[in-house]
This record gives sequence, structure tokens and C-alpha cells, in this order.
Amino acid sequence: MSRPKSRRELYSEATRAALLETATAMFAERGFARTSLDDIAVATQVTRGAVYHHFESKQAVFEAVFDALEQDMTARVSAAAAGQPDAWQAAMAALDAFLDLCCEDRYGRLCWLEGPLALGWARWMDYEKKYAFALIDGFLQAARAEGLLAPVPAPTSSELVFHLLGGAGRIIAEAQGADRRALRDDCAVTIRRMLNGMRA
Amino acid sequence: MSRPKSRRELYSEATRAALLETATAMFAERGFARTSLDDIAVATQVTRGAVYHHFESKQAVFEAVFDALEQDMTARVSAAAAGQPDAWQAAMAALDAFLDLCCEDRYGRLCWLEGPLALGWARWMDYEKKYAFALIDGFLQAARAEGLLAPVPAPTSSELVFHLLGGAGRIIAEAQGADRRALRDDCAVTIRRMLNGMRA
DNA sequence: GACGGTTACATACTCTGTGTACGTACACCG
DNA sequence: CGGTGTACGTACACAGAGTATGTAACCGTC
Repeated sequence: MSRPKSRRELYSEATRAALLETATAMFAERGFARTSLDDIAVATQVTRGAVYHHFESKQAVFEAVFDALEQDMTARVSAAAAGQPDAWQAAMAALDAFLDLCCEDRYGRLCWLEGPLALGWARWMDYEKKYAFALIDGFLQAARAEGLLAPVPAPTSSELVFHLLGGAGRIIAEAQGADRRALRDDCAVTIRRMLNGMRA
Repeated sequence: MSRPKSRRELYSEATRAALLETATAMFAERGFARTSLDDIAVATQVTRGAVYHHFESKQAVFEAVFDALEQDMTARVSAAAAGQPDAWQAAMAALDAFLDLCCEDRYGRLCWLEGPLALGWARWMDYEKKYAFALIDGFLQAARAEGLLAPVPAPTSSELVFHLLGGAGRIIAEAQGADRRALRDDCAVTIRRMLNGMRA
């Protein structure tokens, strides 16, 4: 384990965490483009120098925010899928957990709306290959292994499902407050039907 | 009809068209963010002043490019769907035409990859409501009217199909050259299956 | 407990690119 | 042929990202 941290290290970690917290809040509220590093710095009561000490660039700040949210998402969705009798039911449980998560401002807006805008599609997809796409591809491969899946082309079908779920995330994230639950349920119904079209 | 144009008007229209042409090419090749208005102006052998004379802003340039591509797409896809025996077969013909179009650099990259980055999701969606989404929603409503559709929630299911097709567009547009046709066909197969899940 | 080095920031500057205000030359119209 | 408007060109303002450098507090070492 890591040896006891010095006071300096603790302070440093605290400002870094504070920067990430305000960055998360402001990116979610006003979007990546409309939030300057100075905004983040001032709101955290430091200067832009501090930001550039802790992060390489504005994009790096977003990536740190983004990565944390995706890790949390992976953990929660995996937990929801655990202990289901077969791959298909696990996938459906995961789907419900995912759609719930999309109702939360930070995850829905940041990962599905702001993510591509901030990182560009290519880099955003690099991250997603580790997170959302990896989960989806895992479920589909498991379903295929259990003979539950119709013969659909392997990597492309996972990508399409990924984009379908991303679309759901965006629909939900763009709505406000109470509408979200209704949209979430509409998405759940429709997506289930569409995925059923892929069953054996 | 418009009266015969003066030489000045003709020149002006020509430079505007030239600006749109180089803008289309450069946005498709290097992306919206990495293309400056000066790049476009120089490549067209004018100055940024000319650009700002014809367009209100950089975003307005992109919108002009984008709108033209979407109009072309609407026309081509509608033509492909015309004269089919029922709504479902019309939709399938439209799907094939759409996926073909996504193989073309300008349409696929500009409308589905660069569009949201350049305009932001909200404004991009405003446009799409007039074009791709309108088409999709039209096909689904027709299918519903003909009793071909399972009871899926009306506006949301159209949006999900829209995002699904957008995902396909992105998958195809991000690939290079020869891969595209293979991916296009994989997408066609998978999407058909998923849409079949929505049939009555 | 003074001391040199390192860390965690602050300050000040550069650079790129958008947008804007204004200048100008040439085509049209009387 | 002189006035007017249009189609640009020129010059400048400004924001925000990134960089180079300064500095003060901390930390291990003797």
C-alpha cells in the first residue's frame, strides 16, 4: 500500500478533486464548449495555473471526469446483471440499470451528449470500447454462446446496439426532469422489441 | 420567375457556390473544428471578408453545406421508396438507399459525424426533424396505419430508429474505402432484424 | 534548525481563430 | 458621368487555450 501521505499531498489531492467536482458540475450544466478553464478555476477558487498543473489540457480535464463516470456506470450495470439465470435476462437487467443511469444528469448528459463533442468521435469511441461497448459486446457474445442469438454479424451488431443505447441515452438526457421517466420507459419497451428481433 | 441576372449577381453567386464547395470538401476531409474560415477563404482565393459577406458565421457556413446534403438525401431516399407495394417494403427500400448514401464521404461524414459536433445536438436535431427523422417517422406512421407495426410508443420509437440509423451512418462513415461496403451490408442485415422486432 | 531541492500553485505572456467595423473599387442606374 | 449600392478586402477587438516563468510553502537531510 501507499505510505502515509504528507500534508502537501493531501492538499494537492483535495484541490484536484475539487477541480474535478466543479468541472463535472459545469460541464454537465453548460456543456464542454461553453465552459472555460478559467470558469472552472475561479469556481474552485484557484487559477488556471492550478488546472494546468493537475491536467495536461482542457480535454484531459474532461477525460478525467468522463472516465470516472464510465467506471461508475460499468460497476453499477455489471452489478445489476449479476446472478441472472441466462445471458439474455442478464442483458435485460443491464439495460434497465443503464436506462436508469441515463436519467441522472451527470451520466446522461456528460457521457452521451458532451462526450463526443468534447473528445471527437474517434477518441470518445476509444473510451467507450473499454466501457459501454465492452459491456454490450460481452452480453451479446454470451447470448451467442448460449445459442440465444440469431446469426447476426458479430462486431457490427454490437456496435449497432451500442449506438441504439446511445440514442436512448441522448433522448433521455435531452429531456428535463419528469419527462425523463416516461421517456425512459418508452425506450425500454421499444429497445426490448428491437433486441427481440435479434433472438434465435 | 426571376428576371435575368446581372453580371454582378452571377459573379456573387459563383463565389458563394465556390465557398460552399471548398467548405464541403474541407469540412469532410479535416472536420469542422480543424478547418478555419481562413483556410476556406484562401482555398477559394478570397478573404475572410467575403465569407462573412455571404454567411453570418462559421456555423452558418456549415448549416448551408449541411442543408444541401440533407435535401439531396431526402430526395434520393424518397425516390427509392416510391412505388413500393406497402409501407414496410417502402421503408426497407429507403433503408438500403440511406445506407448507400452513408458510404459517400460527404454525406456520411458531414451529416452524421461532423453535424452534431458543429451545430450541437439541439440545433442538429432541429434540422434532422425536417429531414432524416421526418422520413423515418413518416414510414413508421404509414406502417402503423397499415397495421404492420406492434404497439410501440409513437414518437420515441421513431427517435430510437433514427438514432439507430445514425449509428449505422457513423459506423460506415468512420471506416475507410473498401470496408464500407462490407460494413454497410452487415448494418443492413442487423437493422432489418431489429426492425422486424417492431412488426405486428 | 538552517538549508537546498521539490512541489503546488500564481502570474504574465503568446498565439490562434472568430467576429466586427470600416474602407474601397467596380458594376449598375439615372 | 456622377451618384449609389453591392461585393468584397483590411484592420482591429476579443476570448480562450496553451506556455514560460516566478514564488512561496513544504519536506527530507545534515
